[in-house]
Amino acid sequence: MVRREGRGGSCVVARTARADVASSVVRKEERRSQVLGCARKVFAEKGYHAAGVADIIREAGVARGTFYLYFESKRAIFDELLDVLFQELESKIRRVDPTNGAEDSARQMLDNVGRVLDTLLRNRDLTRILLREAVGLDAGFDRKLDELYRRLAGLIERSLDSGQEMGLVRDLDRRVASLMILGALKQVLDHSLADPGALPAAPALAREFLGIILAGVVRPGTMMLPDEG
Amino acid sequence: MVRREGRGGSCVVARTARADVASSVVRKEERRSQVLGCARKVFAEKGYHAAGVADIIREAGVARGTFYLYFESKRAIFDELLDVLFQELESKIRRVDPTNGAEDSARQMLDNVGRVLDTLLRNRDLTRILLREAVGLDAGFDRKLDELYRRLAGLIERSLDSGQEMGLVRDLDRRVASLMILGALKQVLDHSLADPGALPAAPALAREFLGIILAGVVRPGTMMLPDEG
Amino acid sequence: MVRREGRGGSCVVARTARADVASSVVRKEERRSQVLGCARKVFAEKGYHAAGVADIIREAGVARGTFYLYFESKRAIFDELLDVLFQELESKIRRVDPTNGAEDSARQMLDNVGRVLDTLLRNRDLTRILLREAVGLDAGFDRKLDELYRRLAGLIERSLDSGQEMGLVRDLDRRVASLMILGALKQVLDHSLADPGALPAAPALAREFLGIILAGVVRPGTMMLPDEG
Amino acid sequence: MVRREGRGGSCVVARTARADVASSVVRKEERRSQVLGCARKVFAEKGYHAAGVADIIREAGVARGTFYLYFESKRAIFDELLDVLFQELESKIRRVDPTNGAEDSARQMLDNVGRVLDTLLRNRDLTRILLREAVGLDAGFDRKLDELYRRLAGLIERSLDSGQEMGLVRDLDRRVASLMILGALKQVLDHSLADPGALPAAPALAREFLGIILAGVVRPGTMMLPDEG
DNA sequence: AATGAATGAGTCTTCATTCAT
DNA sequence: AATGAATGAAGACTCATTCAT
Repeated sequence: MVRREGRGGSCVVARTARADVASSVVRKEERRSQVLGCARKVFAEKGYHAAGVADIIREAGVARGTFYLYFESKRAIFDELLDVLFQELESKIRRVDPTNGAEDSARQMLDNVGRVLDTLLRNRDLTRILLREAVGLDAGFDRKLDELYRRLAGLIERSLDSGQEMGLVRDLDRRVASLMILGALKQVLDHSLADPGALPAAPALAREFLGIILAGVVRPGTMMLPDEG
Repeated sequence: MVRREGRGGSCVVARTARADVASSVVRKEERRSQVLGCARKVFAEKGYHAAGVADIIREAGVARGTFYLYFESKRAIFDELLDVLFQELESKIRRVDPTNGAEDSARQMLDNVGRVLDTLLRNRDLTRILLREAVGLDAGFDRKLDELYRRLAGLIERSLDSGQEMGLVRDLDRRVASLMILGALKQVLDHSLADPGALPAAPALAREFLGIILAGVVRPGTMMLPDEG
Repeated sequence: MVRREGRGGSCVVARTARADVASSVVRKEERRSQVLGCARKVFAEKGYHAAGVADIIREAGVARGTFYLYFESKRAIFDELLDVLFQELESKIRRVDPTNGAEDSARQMLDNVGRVLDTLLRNRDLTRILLREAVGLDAGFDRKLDELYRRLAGLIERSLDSGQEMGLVRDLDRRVASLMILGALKQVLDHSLADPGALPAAPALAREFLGIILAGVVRPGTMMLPDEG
Repeated sequence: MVRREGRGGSCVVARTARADVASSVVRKEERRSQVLGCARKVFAEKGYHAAGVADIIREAGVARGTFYLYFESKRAIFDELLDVLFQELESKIRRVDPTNGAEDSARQMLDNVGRVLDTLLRNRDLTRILLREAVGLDAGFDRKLDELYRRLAGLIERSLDSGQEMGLVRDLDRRVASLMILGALKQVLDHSLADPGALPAAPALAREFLGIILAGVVRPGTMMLPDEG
């Protein structure tokens, strides 16, 4: 068998010749995550449906059978990939602790938003898969993605809750507000996928974003909603 | 000819007996839009990939050949469907005219948001296709959807521009703000797909939404972003 | 109904408004042969399989149903077309009457060959259908075509027979010779399809052709076949 | 895996049990040519259009996917098949070297004609595909076939050229003559497809054929073409 | 642990033919 | 006589998955 080097080197791992048992366990995990990494790249590039198992194994430089040695199915590897990406994303978020006052809270939020934006803007694969390729695949994946967004919105909502308790947050529907914040973030990121460079870089963008979330778009005192009815 | 009644009656049209030539033209258009309507339902239910031409024709109660009499391909009918949905959506939006003062502008915006929310909350097929099933299909569809969102964000951005000229809108990055508003709206709608009833009904939701967009989430004067670092 | 003028005018007949019964018979035949003529053109251009009934009716400017009013099927119209072409071809051939001596026989043959070449070189549709498009379609058509060539070869063979009786023709296998003559003719014609202008015009070509048939290619007395082994 | 024995045993290859890597390469080539061989048989029997991929894989006893593992499409396998057949045919032909005199040239020609006739009369699949099934399929295949016949006629023409230089061949249009010889050969072969046994066996047929080519059909001195006019 | 040839269910698309008007 | 919308059988091709080696 001739080893065809995958063109996209980043996913191909060197083949060592050692065969001792201890390392074989390690190697197994390595191989797994290598293939997973290749799948990530491939899914980001072509989308779930357009990407074939053939693409993944070509990228990884392994045989078809090997793929199924590590993953049950194409669906399973994508599922697992989502888990990894979810974790990668959620690891960037800290609960906001409002007990140290408004200024500190603002700083924490800015850090959060900045970190998330930075991560996602740097890592287009992750962003693309979360925002595009994993959307609308089927009921199962949809539920999973819904779950993620529910968790994220929940985090935001709880921050709003504490903020309200501290007297920082206005009286509003925190559920709606948290969804709006989440959606605003997603759209900003999504836009940068289609048109990279159209928006400011992460830190400035985070400030801008947070400023609008906190204070809205109108000059204070200039505009009010008409009375209900 | 035996007419096999499609089980999903909503898409099946009655056969009239008129034979004048003029009506044949009408009939052709009717049949076209009937099939298009069935496709809309099917795509919303199963998504682009999972939906087969077989599903559409079963739903419509027509033969395979009939489908291809009216549409070039599965892709083509989906493409056309998107056009229809885009129009349906954009027809609900009016440019905000700020020349009649702040209160009137707020009213116009509220109407816009209310109308859009109402339309989309009532019409789950439309919403689901736009927000889920048309996402991440391939480069062509992605571009098309991007285009839609670009137009919508553009509308919002221009409203912000005029608002700023009138002194109503703060000094902020209108591009970012418009994307955020669009994204906030999408997320609110998307949430209602997964969990209908979780959010207030259209009018109340529109007020809440717009209130947050306009004034942000914090109590005025309580919180400021830290100085840039 | 709007009459879409077929682009290729040659096949479209004018629509008169008279409706008297007597002429309707005439018109029916006219319509028939018009459609047949269009089919001839279409089959020559695209071949039997690539040509669709759609092509023929477009060319003829009639509706689908009308086609089936005059012809049982696509196969049937092609079948009938072959009959017409066979007749067209065979009408150009006269039995050679050898009783008036060698010179007259040669003249008759030259006339025959010249007439056939002239007809076929002028009428590329006919040639193309006979030599290419009708070949290898299925057992039925094959048999029909075989039959034609058998008849043509038979004509030649009988001419050789009489020629031999008159002492003009050498002692040879007339069956083989007649096939060879037929095949030689076909190939010359076929070549002119792919590369028109490559060969001399009909009269000169006929002389050349017949010269080679009659006298072979070698200078008399220079070459003999080795004894049988 | 259950091996469904194809009914037409001639195309089905045995499964060996060897597992060394080298043999896998061999096996792949074997399988390829096995399928190609079955396709040859099937195309000869049913013709290009009537033959389905289903027929080929049934004959070969492989699954649909296997077919597409080795060949891009039905068209592609036929195309490749033509290449093989062309080679098979052309390999039987040697340039005639006229430098050793008339007798030797005649012997060479006789050998050529004999070999070609023998090959093609023995191998009805080859003959049928070349003369019937590959004819008039579409522009691409037509060009390919034209190319073959152009090459063959070219070979004959060059032989006539040398023959003429040696003073053996009469003054005639060698282009026309070469086409005639080629066509004569094709017709003789084609006739044997429809009516096997109607003609003498290869060696005798070759003598007869060549005799007529060389010396024509009339007794020397008995018949002349009339003067031009 | 790895390989890659083989599988076959599934899907789109075409087009000759029919028949209600 | 004419129309053309509707039909549906037929056929090419894909690709996730399996399993013998």
